Amino acid sequence: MDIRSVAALAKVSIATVSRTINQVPTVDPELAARVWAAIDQLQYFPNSQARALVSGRSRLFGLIVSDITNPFFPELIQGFEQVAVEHGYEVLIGSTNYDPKRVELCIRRMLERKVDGVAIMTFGIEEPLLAQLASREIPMVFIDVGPDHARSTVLSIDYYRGILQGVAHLAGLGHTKIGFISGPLPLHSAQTRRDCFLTAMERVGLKSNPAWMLEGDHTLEGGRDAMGKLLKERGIPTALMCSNDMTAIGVLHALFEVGMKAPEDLSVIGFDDIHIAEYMLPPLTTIRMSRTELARSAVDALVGHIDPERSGMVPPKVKIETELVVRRTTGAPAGRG
Amino acid sequence: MDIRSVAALAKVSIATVSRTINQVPTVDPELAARVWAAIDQLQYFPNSQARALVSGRSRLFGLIVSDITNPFFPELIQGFEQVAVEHGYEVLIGSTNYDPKRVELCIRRMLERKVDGVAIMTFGIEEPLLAQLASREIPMVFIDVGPDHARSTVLSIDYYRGILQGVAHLAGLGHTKIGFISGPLPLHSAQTRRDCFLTAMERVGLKSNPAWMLEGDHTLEGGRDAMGKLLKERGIPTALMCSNDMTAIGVLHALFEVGMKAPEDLSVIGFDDIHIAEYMLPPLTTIRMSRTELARSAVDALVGHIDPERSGMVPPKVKIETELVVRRTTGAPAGRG
DNA sequence: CTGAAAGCGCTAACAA
DNA sequence: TTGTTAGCGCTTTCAG
Repeated sequence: MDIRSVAALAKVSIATVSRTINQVPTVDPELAARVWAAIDQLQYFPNSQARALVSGRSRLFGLIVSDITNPFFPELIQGFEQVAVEHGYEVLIGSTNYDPKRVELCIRRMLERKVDGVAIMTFGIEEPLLAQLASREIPMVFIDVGPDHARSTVLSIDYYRGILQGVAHLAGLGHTKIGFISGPLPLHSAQTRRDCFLTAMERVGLKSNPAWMLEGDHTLEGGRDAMGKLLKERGIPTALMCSNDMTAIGVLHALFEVGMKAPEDLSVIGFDDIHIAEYMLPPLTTIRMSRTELARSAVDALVGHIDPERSGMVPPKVKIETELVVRRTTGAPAGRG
Repeated sequence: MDIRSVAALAKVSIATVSRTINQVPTVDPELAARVWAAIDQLQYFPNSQARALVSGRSRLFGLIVSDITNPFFPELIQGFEQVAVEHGYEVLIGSTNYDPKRVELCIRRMLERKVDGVAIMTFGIEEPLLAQLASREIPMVFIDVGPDHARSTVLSIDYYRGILQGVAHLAGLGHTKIGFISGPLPLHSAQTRRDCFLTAMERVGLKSNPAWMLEGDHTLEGGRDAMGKLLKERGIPTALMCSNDMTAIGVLHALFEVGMKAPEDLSVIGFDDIHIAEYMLPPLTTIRMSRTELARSAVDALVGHIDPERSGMVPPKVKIETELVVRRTTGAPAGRG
């Protein structure tokens, strides 16, 4: 069941069928009607493999994320897919589990599938990989940092704004002892968030304490373990900012296990504002980064690179804002001096 | 850069290159070596579109889930993808948001992409859709219920076992007033879980109360709202089972908002055992359904249908167990009569 | 064991 | 405006 059957039934050439399907305006309405009727009758739909092969366009986007298991990403994926489908694209997803080798593998797989563009929405990518990518001609979108290359755009996130708001909020509450649990430090964006925190601390006139600067890994376990370390070895600050919400939830859990809780014993701020953050007990104060905005910008950038005229100019950089959302895990410090 | 360049460089025909790549055993090792060298030198990789077109196999699986935003599904997807990749398949994901129209759309998109098989891992699918699917020749896997058709298998989940354990656990603790929040009732599996609950109640000799049988929608909001309804209008039981963990977490949140908590004021049991359940405050008692097992069975069934000889027999039905995991949201009922 | 050649289903010149 | 035809990059007969 192929284009030929349709042509035969509609008594036209296969070219006419092709044109009809592809909305070429010069098709006689009469013939077009016959073609559509035949298509309906045969329940025909085009073979996208063949289409892709001859046209050189797969209408497929790759979307690479760090960890599909971290709720931030599914929320991002959902937005990405929706916008992509609006533009007539399908989405191929790859999850890397923060493993640079898997990033490479994913990209490779996507190249083989001849994706028309790939969004590398993993926070922080290692430098050598970037170099490899730089030589590719397919459109790409990155977060925070990417190769400087005509067909790629980097979406840059204004971490500082939200983090400063967070630190200021804590300082306003009377906290002076504030710790920070970062993501995996080899990742660029984990470092950026950490640096923003340090800068923000200075800005509000507070001293940061290296003993309270921990490295996590953006997972629940990482947050729990980092908090455990603080509890056991280092003594705890009165407030803690976390590089993402999963880490913060892990912290809350570690606190619970030793009979402490937020905000009475420790104020906690997360990052991302995943949907479930609001449902934590107590609801998590966090810094929101809009994944719908991120998703839309990413797809827009990609389609912009593919047909620049149809979509207007693509700005080379896009700024994504972050913003503090105060809920119930932050409060005045206890009188522990 | 195509197979011809490789052939030219290796001084063989394109057929030999093709054979080498596809591990056809009759290729002279000498020539094969030359081919591999050429491939390396050119950094060649085959065009999967062309491959798919000619071979009629895309090496693509479709995976349809209800709601990618519910952490159960990303965990499932992760497992599915991993096993699929082990078998040399790529995965195309579709999320339907419980909308039957979108299920149809997803299937359509996947058919167009000529997937070699599709896993419809959405809990509960409506009957008319099933009928449509029944006529398809591509291998399919379903959960709980599916068309009876040679190239499809249904993975059937033993909800009853876990739910009975849950109800018995509650009864053992001294609960007699137990409510249930279901998923969207048009969905087959939501009804099944509800029925299992009712049967289990009878089994342990408890009466269920229709006022405490609510319909949720498997989201956080659904759980919160159902609990709100109970609180405002219906009076509350001493224990509540939920059709999934998201619902249970919503319940916990609703409790928190009115100053109550589990297990003191209400025992709560979820379903799924998503990873974050363990991190709730307090950690959620729930019924585990193994998504890795589910994922593996699904992929195995699919590859089994594709080349039956290579993978051994495929059992027509596969049973997935469920099991109670007791954590901290269940306890003895308060002395409220 | 290897190569030549015929398509897979479709799009896009080019001709009519 | 429509039809004819040459491929897209690959696999797979079929001869050699």
